[in-house]
Amino acid sequence: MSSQRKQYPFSYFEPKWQHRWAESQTYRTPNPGDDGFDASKPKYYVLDMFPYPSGEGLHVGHPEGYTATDILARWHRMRGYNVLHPMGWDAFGLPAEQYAVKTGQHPAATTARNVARFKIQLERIGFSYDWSREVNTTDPDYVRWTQWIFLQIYNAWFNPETNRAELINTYQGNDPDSVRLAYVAEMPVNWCPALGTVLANEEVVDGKSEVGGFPVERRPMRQWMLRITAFAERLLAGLVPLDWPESIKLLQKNWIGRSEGAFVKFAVENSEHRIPIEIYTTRPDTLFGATYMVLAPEHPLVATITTPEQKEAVENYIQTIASKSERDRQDASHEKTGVFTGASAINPVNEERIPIWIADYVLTGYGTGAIMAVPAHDDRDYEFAKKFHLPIQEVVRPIAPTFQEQTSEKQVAENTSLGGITSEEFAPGGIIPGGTGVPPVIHPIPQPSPPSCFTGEGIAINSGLLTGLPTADAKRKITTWLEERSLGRAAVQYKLRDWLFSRQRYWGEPFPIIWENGHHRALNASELPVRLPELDDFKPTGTAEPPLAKAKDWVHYSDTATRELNTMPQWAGSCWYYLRFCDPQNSSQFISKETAHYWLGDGKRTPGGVDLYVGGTEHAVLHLLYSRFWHMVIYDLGHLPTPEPFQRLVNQGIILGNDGQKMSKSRGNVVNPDEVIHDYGADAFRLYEMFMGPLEQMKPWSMKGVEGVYRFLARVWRLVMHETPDGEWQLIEALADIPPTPTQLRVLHATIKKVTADLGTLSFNTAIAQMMVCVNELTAAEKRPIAALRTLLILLSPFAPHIADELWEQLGKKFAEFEGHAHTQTWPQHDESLLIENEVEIVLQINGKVRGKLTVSKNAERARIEAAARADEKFSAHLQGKEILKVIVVPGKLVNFAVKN
RNA sequence: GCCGGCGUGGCGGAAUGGCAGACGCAACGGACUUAAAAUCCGUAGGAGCGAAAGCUCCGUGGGGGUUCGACUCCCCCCGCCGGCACCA
Repeated sequence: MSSQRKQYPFSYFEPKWQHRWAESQTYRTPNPGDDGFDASKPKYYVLDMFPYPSGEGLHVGHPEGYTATDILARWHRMRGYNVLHPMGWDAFGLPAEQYAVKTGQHPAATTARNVARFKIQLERIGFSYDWSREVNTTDPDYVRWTQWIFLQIYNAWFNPETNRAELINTYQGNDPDSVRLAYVAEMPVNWCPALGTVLANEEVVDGKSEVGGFPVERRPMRQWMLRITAFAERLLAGLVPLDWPESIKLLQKNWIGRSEGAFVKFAVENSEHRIPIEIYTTRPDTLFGATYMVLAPEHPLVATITTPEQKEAVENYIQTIASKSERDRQDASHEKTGVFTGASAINPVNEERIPIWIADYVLTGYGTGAIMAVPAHDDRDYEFAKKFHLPIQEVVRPIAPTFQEQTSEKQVAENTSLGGITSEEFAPGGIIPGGTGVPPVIHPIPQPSPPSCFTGEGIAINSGLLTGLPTADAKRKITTWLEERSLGRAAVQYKLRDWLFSRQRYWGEPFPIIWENGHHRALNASELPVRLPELDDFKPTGTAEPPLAKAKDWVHYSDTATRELNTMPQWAGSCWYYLRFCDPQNSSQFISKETAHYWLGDGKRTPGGVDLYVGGTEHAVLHLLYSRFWHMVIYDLGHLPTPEPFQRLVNQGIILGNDGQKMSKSRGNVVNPDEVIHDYGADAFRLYEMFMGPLEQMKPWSMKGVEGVYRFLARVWRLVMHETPDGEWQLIEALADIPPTPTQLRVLHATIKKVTADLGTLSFNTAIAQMMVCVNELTAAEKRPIAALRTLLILLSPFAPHIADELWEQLGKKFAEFEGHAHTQTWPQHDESLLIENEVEIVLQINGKVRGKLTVSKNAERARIEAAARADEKFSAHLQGKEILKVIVVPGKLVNFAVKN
C-alpha cells in the first residue's frame, strides 16, 4: 500500500492542518477571567483516562477512546460549548523503575523520552487537546499538590456523627492518630522478594506479582493506610445518580460488598472462666441451627481456648496454614480443612453446647474472624460439616415448593426427610419454644445426610421463638431479642478494606511526613514538594527497607527527625489529575475555587464534575473508587464544589488483532498507529477506529476495514476535487451553486438528523454509515450542489477534521459560502418536513409473513389502506378461501391479515 | 461456584415489537484500459422451482412461551468473554 499512489493527498494536508491548529492555538481553552473567555456558553468537560507512557509507544487501543472523545469535543465546540479536553501523563510507575534497575538510566529520563514519543503520536492523529493544560504526575509542580492532598487526608478524620471528613482538630479524643484518614498500621502485606517491594492486592494475580510473575508471600509490615472504609456507605450511595454503565456500578457495589447482619456473642465453656467470642452473621435467624463454631486460624483467642489435648493438632494446623501461599489458601475449590480446638461454646439462644473448630475457610480480615456454623443453610458450613461429621440442623423451610419439588415425588420425599422433620413439627412440640428450656432436636451422628443445604429465605422451623416466622421477620425478632440481653447487636459489614497506600519503591511521590521519637508528623505546606533524592543505583535494598533508605542525606531531616522512606502508589497521581486540568498552572492552589466551580459545576444539577469520562474497564473498580474517595474527602473539607468526580462514564472495548486474539508482541498481531497513519492518513485511522463497531464492544482490527473508510474519504474528496493529467488537484467542474434536488435534500437532512442523534448516544459507527449513504447519493449526481457539500463537510468535520478543513478551504477559493473553517461552523439542524415522503411503501402480510407490497399516500387512513390491500390482485389471491380473523393496520408501515389455517 | 455481558451472512456489524442483514469488507459480473491497479455501474443470506418476470420453503446459538406479528419481551438450556472468588 505504501508504494501505491494516494487517492487524495492526505500526507500533504494532514500535517499542514495540524501545524496550523497548533500555531493558532485553535484548541486552547481559556479559563474564566482569561482573555477570550465567553461566560455565556455552557461548559463541557470531556476527559480521557490519561495513559502510562510506556516504552512500547501508543497502540491502536489507546486512540479508540481518544478518538471518540475528540469527536465529541469538536462536536460540542461547534454547538457552542466551552470545551475542556485535556491530556496528560500518568508517569510514575514500576516499569520505568525496573528499567532503571536494569540499565542504570534514571526513570525521569526514560519517562521524558516516552512522554515525548506518546505526544508526537497523539499529535499525528489530529486530536484537539488543549496542550497548554498538559500535566505530568512526576512533575514536581504536580507532586507538590499530590502531597498537599495527602496532607489534607492526613489532617482529617471521619466524624461518624456528621458522616463526613472533618479537620483533625475537631476530634475530641486524646489520640488523634488513631482516627486520621491516613494512618500507620502493622499489616500483613504482599511481599515480593524478587521485586523487593510490597504489592497491593490488586497487583497480585494468582499468588504472583502482576508485573513479572514473581512469587508473593504474606508478611507483616508497617504501612500507611487510607481509611476508605469509613466512606463505604457514601461510596455506595453516591453511585446511584451517576450515569455509569450499570455493570460498572455493580462491580463497585460488589467490591464494596455491603452486608447487613448481627454480631452475636457466644460464651466459651472453659474450666476457668467464660470468654465471649463474637461472631458476625448475616443470618441471625438461623442461630438455632448453629451446630458448631469456627475461628480463623489467626484468631487471637485460639491459643487461649485450645485444650491441652488438642494443642498439638491446633499448632500443627496453624503451621500448615501459615506455610500455604495466599493463592492456595484463597482457592475456594480446595477441600475444607480444619481441626477441633477441644473447646465448646454455648449458643446464647438455646444454651446448647457446640464445638469450636478452627479452619482456614474463615477469614481473619472480615467480620470478627469467627463464625457460627449453620450447615443446613450455608454451603461452606455444610461442606465442612459433612467432611467432619458434624451435626446438621434444619431451621428454615422454603416458603413455596420449587417447581421440581412439585413435579418430582422423589424430591418431595427427600425434602421431607431433610433433618427428619415432618410438617406436623411446625407446631411447637418437638422443638424448643423460646425460653422453655426444652432441649432442641439435634440429630446424633450418623444421620441420613440431607441431599443439599438450603441457603435461601423461608419460614423458620425448629427455632423456638422464631418458629413460623418468615426470614426477614425472624432476623428482626432475634436481633431485638439479642440486643435486649446484650448478647448481640445489628451490624453492617463491608468487604472493602482500607487502602494500603505505601510502596517500597523509588519512582513515586515521597510522603510529606517525617518521623521523630517514633511518631510521624506532617511537613508544612511550605516545605512541599518533597522531591525525590538523586540515586545512582535503583536496585531494591533486598530488605524491607525502601530504596529511598540509600539516600542518607535526604533521609536525615534534622538531628532528631528522619523522612518517611515509602513512596505513594501509582494511583495517587491519577486520583486527582482531572482536577488539575482545570487550573494546571496555579502555583498557590491545587485548583482555584473559580475554575473548579466553572469546569466541574456547582454539583446541584449533577453530582459529578466531569461531563464524560472515557476509558477501559480495567479501571472499573480501583482507579474510579480511589478517585471518588479522594474527591469526597476534599469535597468534605470544602475545597470542591461537587461531591463526585465523574458524572458520565463510558468504557471503550478492547481492540483485538486481525486474528481475533488479544494484541500482544508474542502473537505478532500488534497494529502500530504510526504505520496506519503513514499509509492511509489520520482521518482514515480515526474514522476506522469509530467505524469498527460500537465503542463499548470488543472488536478485531482489520486493515481491509481501514481501506474501506479510506475509500470513503477518497469519495468525499472526489466529490469536490479531481486530478489533472499532470498530477495537480483541482476543483471539479460539476460544482454548482444550485439548490439540491428534493431527494438530495431528504438524504442530507436524514443525515443531519442521524449523525446528530448518533453522536448523542456515542453510536459513531452508524453515524459514519449514514454519511456514507449521503456521499453515495451525492456521487451519483451530475451536478454537485455546494450547499449540500457544505453541510456534509460540517458533519464530517468532528470525525475527519483534516479533510473537512482542506476541502472547505479549497471550496472557499471559488465559493463565498465557505468562509472560515469547517470546524468553526455552527452545527446544522435538520428540517423534519423535508424527511416526509408523500408516498410510502407499506408491507402486506398474512399471519406476519410478507406477501406483497403497496405504495400509498403517506396520510392514507386505515380503512383506505385495508381496502387497497384487498384490491391488490396478487395479494388478495393469497386470501382466497381463508377465514379472516383480524386485520391489523399500522399506518405508514404495514397491513397484516390474521387468517385461520 | 456466584455476578455481569455477548451469540445475526464468508467477515466487521445494522435494525422505537412491524420488509432481518443498513453501511463497510471480501466475492462475482460489467464499463474504462493494450493489460493490470485504481475508479465507476451492477449482483449478492441459504436451499429449491422456473426459459424468464418471478415463486416457494428455511433462516438472528438451541428448546419452549406471549403476540396478528419476536433478533427484539418472558422461561429453560448451550457456548464464548469479563469480573469476583470460602466476605459468613
